[in-house]
Amino acid sequence: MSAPLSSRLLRWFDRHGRKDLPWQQALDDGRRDAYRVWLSEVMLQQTQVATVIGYFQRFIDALPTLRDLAAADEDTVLALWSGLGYYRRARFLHRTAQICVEQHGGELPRDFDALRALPGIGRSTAGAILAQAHGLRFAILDGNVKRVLTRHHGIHGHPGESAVEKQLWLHAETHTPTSRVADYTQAIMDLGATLCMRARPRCEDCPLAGDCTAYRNDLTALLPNRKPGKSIPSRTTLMLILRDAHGRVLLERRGPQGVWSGLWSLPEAANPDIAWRTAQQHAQIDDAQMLTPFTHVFSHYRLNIEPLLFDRATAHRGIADNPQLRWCSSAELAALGLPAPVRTLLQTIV
DNA sequence: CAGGCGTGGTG
DNA sequence: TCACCAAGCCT
Repeated sequence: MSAPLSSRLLRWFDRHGRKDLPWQQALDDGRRDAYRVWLSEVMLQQTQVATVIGYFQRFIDALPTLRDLAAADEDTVLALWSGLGYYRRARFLHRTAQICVEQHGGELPRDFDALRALPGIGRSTAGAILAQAHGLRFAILDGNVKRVLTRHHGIHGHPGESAVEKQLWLHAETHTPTSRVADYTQAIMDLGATLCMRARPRCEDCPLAGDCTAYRNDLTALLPNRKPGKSIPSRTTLMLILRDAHGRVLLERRGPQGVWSGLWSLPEAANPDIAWRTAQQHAQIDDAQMLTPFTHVFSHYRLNIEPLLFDRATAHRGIADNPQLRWCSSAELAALGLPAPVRTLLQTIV
């Protein structure tokens, strides 16, 4: 009979785990700043470590405490998030910080249910915060853990299925030890990220290979089962670049629903007629130039973007009255949250 | 509960 | 080039 999974994992973690990630920095009492843990956990939702590190550093430099975040304006928060994607995370983060200031004395609650009730904090993120920051025994179940446990226990059916997920949570709870919970939580994620990867897992180096169902039955390539693929639709939009004589560009803030919610983007139109009409509402224009179209892919559809440049536009008076519209110099763009392809597009036309 | 919600890397 | 993937949560 081999040692418990958690013991083997922790022994492996002591030698090979990642202990110098920017959000792992310990406080004087050996624990971690819950604000940093929370921020990192939210950034890491559906996002890999390598992508997050730079964003995390910049965010912490700009807003070092939860109270700083709560007091910041939304543009600042979205600018710091710009390029990370899933922007609802940033808006929830901001709102949660404000709730913590108003209702929890400026700190994240240490109670699981209270934590979970906050916007953007689900079961796994709540568990991660309590385990990592306070050493409390709560399980997590992110993509890494799902992959490790699916293989270890030989669980078929894709992990999105509720029955499978239920089973995985049960295993996750069972394996979570009563001591060194923070390290264990980090260890199982590290194992998933560095050894038990989706493609070509390094089973020969894995401390859990001895009783891994997938390894023993040569099923690592099949587990976890893939989601049945679905083809995604295509959409097309015209993006209007109105540029004045000073090189400033007209931006429009997107609404609270849908993709890129709350971000500053370009005015859009479904066809050239509407594009012209829209452009004329905002400025006096003479000609339009079609720029090279390109495609931006989301998780659920692909967007064909056809940029239309209205150069030497002259803004109508009164535009400044609309808070959802603004003419921006290229320098000002840095302080705003822009969708990644829009930022790229605007940089290419300088 | 299925689908909305980003982006960059990879084979 | 393109389909798939990577530390989920909300409605």
